[in-house]
Amino acid sequence: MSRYNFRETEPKWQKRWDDAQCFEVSEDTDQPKYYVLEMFPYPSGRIHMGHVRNYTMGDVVARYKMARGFNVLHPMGWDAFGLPAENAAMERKIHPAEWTYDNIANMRDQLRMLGLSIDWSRELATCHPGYYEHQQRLFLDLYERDLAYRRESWVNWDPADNTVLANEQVIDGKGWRSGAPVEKRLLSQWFFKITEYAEDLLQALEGLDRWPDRVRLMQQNWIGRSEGAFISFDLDGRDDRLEVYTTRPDTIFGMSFCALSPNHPLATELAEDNSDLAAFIDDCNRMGTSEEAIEKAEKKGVDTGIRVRHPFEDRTVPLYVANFVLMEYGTGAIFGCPSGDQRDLDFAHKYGLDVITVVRPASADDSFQVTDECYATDGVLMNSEFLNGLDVDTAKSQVIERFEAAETGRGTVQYRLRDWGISRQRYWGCPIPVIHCSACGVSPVPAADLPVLLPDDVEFDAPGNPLDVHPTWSQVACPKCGADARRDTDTMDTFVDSSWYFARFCSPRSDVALDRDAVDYWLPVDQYIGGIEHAILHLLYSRFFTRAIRGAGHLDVDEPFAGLFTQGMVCHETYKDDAGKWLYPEEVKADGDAMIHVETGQPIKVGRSESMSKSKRNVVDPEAIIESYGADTARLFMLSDSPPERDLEWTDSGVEGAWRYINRVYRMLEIDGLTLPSANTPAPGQFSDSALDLRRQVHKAIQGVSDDIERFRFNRAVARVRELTNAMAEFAEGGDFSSGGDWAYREAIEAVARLLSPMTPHLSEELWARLGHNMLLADSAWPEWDEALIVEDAVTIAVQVNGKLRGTVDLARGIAQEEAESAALALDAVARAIEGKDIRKVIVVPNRIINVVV
RNA sequence: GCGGGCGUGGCGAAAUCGGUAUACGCAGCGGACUUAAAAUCCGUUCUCUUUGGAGUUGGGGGUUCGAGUCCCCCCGCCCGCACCA
Repeated sequence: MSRYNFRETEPKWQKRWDDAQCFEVSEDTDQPKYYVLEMFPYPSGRIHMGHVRNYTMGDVVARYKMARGFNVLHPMGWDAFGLPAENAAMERKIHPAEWTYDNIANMRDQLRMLGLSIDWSRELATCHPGYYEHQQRLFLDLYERDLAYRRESWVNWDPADNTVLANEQVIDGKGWRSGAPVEKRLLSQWFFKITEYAEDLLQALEGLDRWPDRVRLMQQNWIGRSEGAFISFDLDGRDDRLEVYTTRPDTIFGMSFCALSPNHPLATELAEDNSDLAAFIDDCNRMGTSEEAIEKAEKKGVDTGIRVRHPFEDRTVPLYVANFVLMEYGTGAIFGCPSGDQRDLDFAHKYGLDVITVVRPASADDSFQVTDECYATDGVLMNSEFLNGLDVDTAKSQVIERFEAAETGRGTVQYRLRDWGISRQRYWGCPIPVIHCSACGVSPVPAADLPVLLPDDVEFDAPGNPLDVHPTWSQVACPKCGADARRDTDTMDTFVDSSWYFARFCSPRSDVALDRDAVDYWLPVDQYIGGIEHAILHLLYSRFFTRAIRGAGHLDVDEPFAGLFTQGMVCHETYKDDAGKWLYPEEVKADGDAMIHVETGQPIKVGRSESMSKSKRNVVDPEAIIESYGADTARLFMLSDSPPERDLEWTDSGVEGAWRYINRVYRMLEIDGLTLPSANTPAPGQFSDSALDLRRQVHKAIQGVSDDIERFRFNRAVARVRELTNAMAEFAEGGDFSSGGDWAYREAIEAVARLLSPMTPHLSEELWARLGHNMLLADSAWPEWDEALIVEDAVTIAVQVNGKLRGTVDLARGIAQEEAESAALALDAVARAIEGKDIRKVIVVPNRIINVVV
């Protein structure tokens, strides 16, 4: 019995595809285009199972679309800038560039082993000057159009390492590396004006109908549009005014206090000669920013002693500094209406403030009173003078009119979305191409002087940004006055790199950032595939960046990604020994029902299946799997066990099942004493019943698998092919290869090879060749199905009595209702069930079901 | 707290429009081949049962001739966001 030799077969076909340049494409207006893209990887050094799943799915779509006659662009590149390279430089004394390019070479080899249909001639790495040069030009385009600007902004500063930390690098208020307490520092930083597009980014979500609803909703919440009003209040005994933001200006008559954020400038000012207040503000700032701390924090405040004038009534309310008011949202100050907001109500109860009910449910009358629970929904205004009797929406617009007339407030739309800070005080990123001159201020680096290259000779042992401490790199003449000036030593956030790579793939070697003919042909990406973890930032930034560079004429699409699919994670059981130490899967083995340690024999605790991660050691190395089972097995398993959007549980037995199946398919060619008709033999005129039956299953499978792949139901597609091969095995068992049987069997094997080709391309190509084809399967068209063959003459119809199944009848398709009815009533089981009862009605759904109602 | 999703055999999962629930696989059990094992192949597996059937898609109710699928209530799990005024 022969065994499929993947070690020989897989590299053989990979080389053939390469030699024939099967996957290299160019713009061809005679063919419909299709752009498939998977989120490009960070070159960590080794691929993981998540990559295998991601790229396998993309490959299925790419190979399928190619076979359906599309000109398919399917590129690959490297998200190659970022912090890990600098950490490696510090820890292992290896230059970030060397580390990165070594990792890329390694991962490219691993990806190639998977047999992906990638146009490698378009490969790019964001750390390559040929890429980041253009990014610098795009930055300057944004700068010219006021979409890039500089302002001061707070950062997490690690005083030991002299470096800025990202939020996730701050652990319990301390730097993740140094352990030093993190300080807040005000630094001048570059921002992209994403807020300029807030409304457009929100509105356009509606048109992204091939995106998951979940992702659209997450982006919608992130943008966080709210309609409200700015209101400014007089302060007793002070000349300045207090400006607040509210979404409920209609509840102004329920106001019983105002509150400032602890970081509000007025709070800071007042704290100078109020030690209680200063202590409270310190307290608030010291309170952890962890979710838990915030959630558990009680609503607290300190009365400033200042009184705020009500705009319409002759009364004043106290002004507090309160821990639940955020400086970053609105104006950093609020007015409190305890009856309309639960936080305000809790606060009022704590400090004995009035609770004036100003909105009642439409069904209640004016005796309605808020006590322990606020009333924040729609209703009718009360206790509110000129607003009494109005509904909430009308009251809002009328009160805003009053404020606007009095010039004490105005209606406004606010967004939670904030501008995108892109400055990073690091070495391994795209240098920001501007020059600072003490006389002339900020100037862009002149186009002729681009790119601003990263220096190679950098020190990683000294604290701080290597570009900043480099002895000469930042020294440059001011392009305006020629005096000694200084380069910006910040580099860009790596999210900038990934905000346009999909467009660069259209013309990766062009000497302009984007070749208009190429991007006009290929964009948008028809199918983008990646993890849900990028649902907000990467996807939103890319949508913004597309709009921003469209304004500069670099491309002309509204949205970068027409279709988006978010795949589930790859999970594995977790193992711990008695000491609580995590163990790798290869360190444990089954012993009866229990698990034990391979070496020590100690019992092992099996934990729940979780997303594969190095820290929990529940990882399986793709390369090891490919070495022992081949790429096709890994690919097939990835696709067959779970729906692609759901998490996949990696199991050894599942992989072995996939491996068994691949061998089974491979052996289907070998039937004792049978020589199949040669390739392209015309169909015989007559088929036996069993041969016709097999052909029907073949064509049903072609139809079903095509539909499944279009709809991302890869697991169902695999199941369908397995059903077909089961039918073939049964047919071969019967041995009826006469009367067209041999031809039908050959047709079936060809169908299996072609239907599996997007999933197991090497196996399919091998079968295809062994079937006597000279043309590569990778260059061949997808099979057509014959509707006429699929329709069965006879159908099995279920017969129910009062909705309960009593039997089935085999009838001719499209038989008259009366005939179907009498056939159903003739069944013994039906007769028994209706014995002694009256038939009230018989429902006949043609070709499907008959229900007798008694 | 708000928003979203999910719940089907021992396990991963199918079930297109409301029309034969459990396809396909994993694991198990029995068998064939073998000196033996591996590999492979065949059979079998929702539960109860008086062998007539009866029950079963987290639980309860409803709509319908008919509900895994639609509606209401409840339970459980997962994900996202969050003092957003």
